[in-house]
Amino acid sequence: MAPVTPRTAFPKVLIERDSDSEQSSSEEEEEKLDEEEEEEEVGVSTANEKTEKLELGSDANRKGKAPITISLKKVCKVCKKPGHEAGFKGAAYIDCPMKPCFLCKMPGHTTLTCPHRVSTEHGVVPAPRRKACKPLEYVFERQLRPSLPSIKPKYVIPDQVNCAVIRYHSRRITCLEFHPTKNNILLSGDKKGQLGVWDFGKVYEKVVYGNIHSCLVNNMRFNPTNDCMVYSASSDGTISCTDLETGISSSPLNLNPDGWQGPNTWKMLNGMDINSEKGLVLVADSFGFLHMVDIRSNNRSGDAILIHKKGKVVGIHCNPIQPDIFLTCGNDHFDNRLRVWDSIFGNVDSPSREIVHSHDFNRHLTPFKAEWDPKDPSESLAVVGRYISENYNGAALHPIDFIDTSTGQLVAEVMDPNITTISPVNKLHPRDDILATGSSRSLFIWKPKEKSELVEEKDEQKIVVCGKAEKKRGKKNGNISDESDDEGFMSKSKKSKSKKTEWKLSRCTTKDNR
DNA sequence: AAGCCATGAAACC
DNA sequence: TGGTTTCCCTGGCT
Repeated sequence: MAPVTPRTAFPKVLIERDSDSEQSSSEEEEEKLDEEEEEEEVGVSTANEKTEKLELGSDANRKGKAPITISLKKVCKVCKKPGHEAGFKGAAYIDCPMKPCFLCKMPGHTTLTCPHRVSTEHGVVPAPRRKACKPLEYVFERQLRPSLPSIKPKYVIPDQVNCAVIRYHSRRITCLEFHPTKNNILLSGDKKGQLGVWDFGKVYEKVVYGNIHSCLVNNMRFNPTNDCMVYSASSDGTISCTDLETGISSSPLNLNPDGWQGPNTWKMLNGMDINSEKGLVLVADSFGFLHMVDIRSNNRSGDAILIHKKGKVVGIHCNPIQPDIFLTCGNDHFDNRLRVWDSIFGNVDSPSREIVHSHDFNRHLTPFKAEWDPKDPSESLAVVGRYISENYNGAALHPIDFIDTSTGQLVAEVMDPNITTISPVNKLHPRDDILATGSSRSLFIWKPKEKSELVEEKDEQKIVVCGKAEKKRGKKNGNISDESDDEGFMSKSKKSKSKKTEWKLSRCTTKDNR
């Protein structure tokens, strides 16, 4: 029981609360009084509201200070106003009506009634076409157009989780890449800079290389002439070239040779692709410069070229038919839109199609990556994770969307009751009807339902738990212990309202080849 | 079981 | 312009 100690200089304090809400204890009120920094809680009371006011610190009134009203009424956590509350009601999220729509950012409605939430077609802007007249367009018509198939293949959607490694990485997954020739090998990079190699055909065969990068692995590409070697671009400003059999890596490019000199000079690498004809790795940094690495010599090739005056380049993609033509993308700070630029015919200033889709950024999330289906040469099917959850049988799940970008239609949405986290990183297999998903620290392999059911009967242990990969920090010497998984393994059974998967126990190896 | 903290980038004022 | 705030997260901890 802390005694109330009224201060002579303190103004009169009024406490207001809902008349029907639970009474708070007197200690709570006293604690609030002791803290002078309760400005956030201060609200102005109006005469017709059902409030109860307590007068405290009455001698302060003589000083002529305005009374402070402390509101204990329930207020909206978003706008701090009473009368409504934003947040989850069961599995459905109720928006604050005072804010613009969370999805399309337009005022006048909330996410719940946003037209884009129901029909993704709504936001599609048709492509403006122009007559081909420039040399680049001439090249396109003559060399590329004949080899571009116009017929879309029939979409087969991998809609059932076939196998998974739970808590595989020690930090969230940031990028994925399938092996170019071995069908069952999936590479994954994480926020900590580690590189995972998983044989999802055997499920238990997996390894994590621990010292490839010092922070986020943003992109991976295989060496087109040697599929044991993989290039990775990282926010540590390096490209690493890693031998997957030995785990030994080299750094053909390091943009921060002098180490950390502050955020104004630290360069990060996001977009990366390979021009296989020229044997070049193309990568762009957070200041808008393009760098190249020669694959044969594994050395830097040429000088850096400024390609984005606005800075951070997020992606690079070489045209698969004519690799000398590549596209890049930067960050325009306009979220929740999927945009399609129609090769060189589109107006660079505006996308040819724009689809409103919920993939808001968040500090705990890997940025969402929309990916084309590599099996669709017409480049109309894209896969992208969804930020906003939906109520599926009482559970709030974040589905993974398949979108036909030529129409804007949602072709399919896949979800699993065991995946309760958002899935920002997704990759479709280059040959098979397989989807790989990176969600938080776990990896999932999706296959079409009919195929999965056949596999399921044969393969019982298809979900592997890699245990609690995060160990406590060393207390003796202050070292941060390596987050390998020698201890702390645990089996886990997740609650879910529908089908429950039985998690199996396994070990996960972390290799450190320092 | 509920709630706190860290994270760290963009929006807001 | 910079200092402050921040809506659908995540994981770990108390």
